[in-house]
Amino acid sequence: MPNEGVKLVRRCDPKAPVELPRPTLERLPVYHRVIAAAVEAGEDYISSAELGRRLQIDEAQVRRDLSIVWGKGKPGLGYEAAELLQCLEDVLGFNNLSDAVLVGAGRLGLALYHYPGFQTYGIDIVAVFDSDPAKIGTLLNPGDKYSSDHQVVLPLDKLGDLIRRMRIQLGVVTVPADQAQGVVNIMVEAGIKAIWNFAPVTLVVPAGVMVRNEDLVVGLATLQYHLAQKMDIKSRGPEH
Amino acid sequence: MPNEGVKLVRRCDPKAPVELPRPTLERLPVYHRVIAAAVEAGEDYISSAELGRRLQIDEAQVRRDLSIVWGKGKPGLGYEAAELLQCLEDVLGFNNLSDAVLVGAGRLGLALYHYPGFQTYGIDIVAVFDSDPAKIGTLLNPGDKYSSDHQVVLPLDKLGDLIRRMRIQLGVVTVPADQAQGVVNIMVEAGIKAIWNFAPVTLVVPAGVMVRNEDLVVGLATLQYHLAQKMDIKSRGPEH
DNA sequence: TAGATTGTTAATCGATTAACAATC
DNA sequence: TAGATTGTTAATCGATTAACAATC
Repeated sequence: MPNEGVKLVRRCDPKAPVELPRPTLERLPVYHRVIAAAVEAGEDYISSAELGRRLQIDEAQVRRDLSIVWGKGKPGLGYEAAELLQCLEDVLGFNNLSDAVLVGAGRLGLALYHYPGFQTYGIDIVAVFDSDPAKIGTLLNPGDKYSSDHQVVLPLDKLGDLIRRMRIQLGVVTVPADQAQGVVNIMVEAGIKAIWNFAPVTLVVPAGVMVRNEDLVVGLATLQYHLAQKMDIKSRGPEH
Repeated sequence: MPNEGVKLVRRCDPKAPVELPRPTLERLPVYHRVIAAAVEAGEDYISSAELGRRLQIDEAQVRRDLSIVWGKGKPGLGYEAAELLQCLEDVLGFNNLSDAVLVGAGRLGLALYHYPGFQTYGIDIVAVFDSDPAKIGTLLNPGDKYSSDHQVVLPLDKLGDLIRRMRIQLGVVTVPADQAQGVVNIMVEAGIKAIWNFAPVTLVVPAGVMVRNEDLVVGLATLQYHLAQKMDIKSRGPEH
């Protein structure tokens, strides 16, 4: 059986750079979104100028980004939309579904758990944990009578075992700030390789474990700052 | 009454730069968090080295950032923690509470609405809207029998009026992507000046209105990319 | 005073933008 | 072929880091 365990066939041929610049990486899912819409709408080709227009990104930037990951645009035509979409999905890992655990069954955690789109992006939250006895055992899909899915919130002390047993690589952290590092220690010890952190703390993890912080206060603060600036300017009168 | 409408007294004396570099602005709330904890813990002074250590930020970076907004650190001692905290709160606008509206009473919207900390950061969500008749009229604090607060989800067609009446400047958007631009149009038309957008779309707004996108897929995609990279390296064997 | 840590200048690094020859 | 749009090189811009004189 020489075909078992063979390398995944890639339906497109992305370049595999040692390291993608972070700003470029963060724009790729945005390109993906627009190109998916274009393919859906039956557009065959899309140009860097058009992508830039729809996303408010400089068109040279778009070309540079896409040439890093793909570089198969057709001069005079643009990018073949379906192929480019496929390529972005390969690069971003949307095509191989990876299991994830989520810890913290509060409102935000459950909102993420129920987010319908995540499967599209290659992640499947297979278990939800909490340390609160009042939450443990709670049904995750209560209203859904016809669902065959009777998942419940699991106790935190089962977290490590499950990660190990299922060889889970991705952990979502939606616990309060003071509990986050403890949860992350368990995750890391059990072999987690990437952490999506919604707790407002700087987590300490060993090299090789990646943390992505989604600190909502940062976004809020930038908006507040701009509002305050505007008020300031106003209150100083029009001569400024 | 010459003292009415007088300029807000600032208990610290932040510099007021024309424009703060964006990366610096985004680090300020993070400094704020750590310094708040330090003040809480009774620390009088904190150094750039200590801040950098706790936040995994280069200490020269910390000094540069703080010198842009404040620049009153004491050589040999560090920064007076309580004063610096006050300064950051002034700069970030945490001290003047501004009203906000939230549109989209789904799980994410309600999670944000209930987030306990937002008042600390100067924002108060005074109303929640939705276009779904099943949600309109729903109590926002159902479990809370003793609350004097009987707020309900309001119909979307009251949005513009309320913004105008209360002169609200900040709008939170947690509706599905295909409804976001419509909601934003109403907001902008009614005078909103800053939008905190959780819908995965590029919004079109006039100059002078600021949009902050919190596109969760971006974070997810960067994690997926790194996991995929690691797998790739592994599957290519140790000689790579 | 001696030791520590700041604010700032200069050097480095990396990302964005402009321009254009190559090419569909 | 003529027109359009790519990928890439060079120029610009801005942010990070290193180093150190000033100073608490």
